[in-house]
Amino acid sequence: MVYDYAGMVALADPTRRKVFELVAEGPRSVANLARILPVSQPAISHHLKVLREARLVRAEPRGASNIYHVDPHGLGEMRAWLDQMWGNALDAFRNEINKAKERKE
Amino acid sequence: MVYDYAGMVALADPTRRKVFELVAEGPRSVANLARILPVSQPAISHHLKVLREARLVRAEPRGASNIYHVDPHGLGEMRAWLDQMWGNALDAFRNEINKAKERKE
DNA sequence: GTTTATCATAAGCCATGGTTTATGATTATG
DNA sequence: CATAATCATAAACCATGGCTTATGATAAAC
Repeated sequence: MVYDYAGMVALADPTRRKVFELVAEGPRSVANLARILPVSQPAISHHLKVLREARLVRAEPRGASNIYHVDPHGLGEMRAWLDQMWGNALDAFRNEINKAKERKE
Repeated sequence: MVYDYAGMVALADPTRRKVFELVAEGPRSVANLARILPVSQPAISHHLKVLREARLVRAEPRGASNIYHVDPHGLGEMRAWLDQMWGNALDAFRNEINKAKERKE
């Protein structure tokens, strides 16, 4: 699996996570996000850039505005990694149980 | 949903993520992790503390050693959040498509 | 054409946090 | 009992990165 963890890094910051969650609810412009959140417009733009590079959102120019949408790609990659970890965790449990059994036998 | 995002913050750091991935493969002691990874033992201990507080791992004392195991709890919380975001993303797409249709009608 | 709105980038500031060294506590070993 | 091994915590250092202000570029509005 090729996962560069960009999604995790992107979503670790509270403000950036909030930006993402808002965009995930529905398409929003930069100005709209800047009005809602208690940070400057450049801060929003920077966060969106990080989210864009992590393929968590994508931009769609509309006149002078830039409308941001969710990009399923980034979420999908994260989910794949998470599922693999989940599988490993279950395997680890199985091994522990087996070892415990062997010790008893 | 009550999710404090501790898991995301914990897994955003590369070394800490590596620690977690190693523990996810199977139980390991602090000393063992310190031997494998290119950081000091206190660094490992600190990372494990963060992972512990995020309920991603749990410790089990065994003599002078401390064996760390995966804790499914943290991964489960992350997955729940991820699934909700995934749902929102799909809903957003549906809404966009519907709006596009309405504009055409 | 002038003004207003939207947005991205750059520069600089500063807090957060990841790291190391130092240390003490606990447990195994001899 | 003495030594060695394992681990957690504290203090201090410093790079990373999130934020603001400043600025320019593009597009809408008047």
